[in-house]
Amino acid sequence: MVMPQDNKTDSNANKGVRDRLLDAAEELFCEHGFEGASIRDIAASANCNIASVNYYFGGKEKLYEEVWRRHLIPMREARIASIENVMSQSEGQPRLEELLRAFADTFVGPMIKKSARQLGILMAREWIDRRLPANMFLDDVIRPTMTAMSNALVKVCPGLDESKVPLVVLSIAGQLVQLAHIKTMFEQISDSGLPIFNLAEAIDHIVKFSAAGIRAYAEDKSE
Amino acid sequence: MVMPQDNKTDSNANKGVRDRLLDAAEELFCEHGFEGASIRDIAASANCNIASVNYYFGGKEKLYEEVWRRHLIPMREARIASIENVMSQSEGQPRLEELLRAFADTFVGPMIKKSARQLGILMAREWIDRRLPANMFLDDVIRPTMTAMSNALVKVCPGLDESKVPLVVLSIAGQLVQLAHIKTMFEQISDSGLPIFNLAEAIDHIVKFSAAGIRAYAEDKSE
DNA sequence: GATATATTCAAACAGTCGTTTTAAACTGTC
DNA sequence: GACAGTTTAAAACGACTGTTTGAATATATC
Repeated sequence: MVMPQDNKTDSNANKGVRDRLLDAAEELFCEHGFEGASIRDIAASANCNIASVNYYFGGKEKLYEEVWRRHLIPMREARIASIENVMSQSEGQPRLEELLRAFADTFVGPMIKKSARQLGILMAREWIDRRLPANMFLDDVIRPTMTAMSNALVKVCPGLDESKVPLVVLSIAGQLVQLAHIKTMFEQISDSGLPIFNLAEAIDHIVKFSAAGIRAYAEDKSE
Repeated sequence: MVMPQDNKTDSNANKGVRDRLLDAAEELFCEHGFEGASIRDIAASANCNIASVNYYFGGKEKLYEEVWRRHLIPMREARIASIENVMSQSEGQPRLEELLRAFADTFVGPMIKKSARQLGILMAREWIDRRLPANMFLDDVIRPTMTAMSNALVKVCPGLDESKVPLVVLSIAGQLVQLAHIKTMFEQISDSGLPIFNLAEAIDHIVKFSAAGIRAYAEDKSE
């Protein structure tokens, strides 16, 4: 007769094996990659048997997919909600900078915030080493975010050609991803000799830089 | 009595085992990552014995480092030369757009040109999964390129605060890296449903976008 | 308490991994 | 041809991989 361990207060121990496995897998997949993280390490980190991975998920690959499924929809919802939130302020006509900052915050948040940074690195890995169904990312996150951002941008920035939006989003996202990479790099190398790196300042820069870049297109229209 | 196989015309076969190993390793490390590419596959692809890797390089890790050593210095030289080349034109006062385009071309070249694209993907992998000595990249490529670009930028764009240059370079490099990623993604997924992607147009965009972003700082100075 | 289901466990499976070993073959020199 | 040094070859090493097995244990239902 054993309690289903719901009387402990430890945040990990009172979860079921399935959830502990997902948490451990996320951490280790993030740190060492899909091939670098072994089932034995994951099971050990989750305090359960090796066979549990196959029992609950049916294999390492399925486990990896489940790790992602937990995050994809919340990710999309957070981004879209953040965009819609800004658009509902300032009587539906917020400044371009406000929209950009909102996008930057939700985009770079999961990449930098200690709690969710794993997800960002995991994303960078998946970006290079595609192991998910090819269009899971595209369908569940990228495309919906893109259209929401597209609508918002043309509304906030009249004169901006809608066909230019994908390139603009590429520019913004590229800067933010690079920012996350650089930040983790600076944390690994302490004495880089490069100027010290301030996150808030960097985001301020990206917002300002991008706003100017976008307005370069909007002004084109008038000529 | 065997000829040292210098009478063949095949570009691979007339190289020595060491060079064939480096070529094969570069291709497979790029495609499957450091852990994903096995010594057996590399040796098979180079048409030589497994033990040759240890004989010539002393281990898999050393082989990986040698793959990089072939490229780091040429990479740096190409970037710096490209910058200096632009700066020597137009009587030492080229337009900002010219400088940006030159930087974009040499930066994105190794990421997209069929012949050298491997290097770009390999770079993205190394960026996430650091296996090289921590500051090899920083010392041999990033820092020298950064200072060259910094000098060029302040010369071409008077009024630009030198302290802002690292952030500006982050913005440009971020856009270019993202461009390379997106491009490889579009090649993997044929029917993405997203607008079709034109490389030249994308680079034009990045140059224009970034020029506007930079000028936003230069104009700040006057207020 | 007996039964059926759900979960855990240690052990073993068949592969692959990077590396080492040992012998063979080649190369150039005398 | 005999010798040295260099390079290749096949086989084996131990360690690790993801997965499967079958028995043991826990949980729930009657």
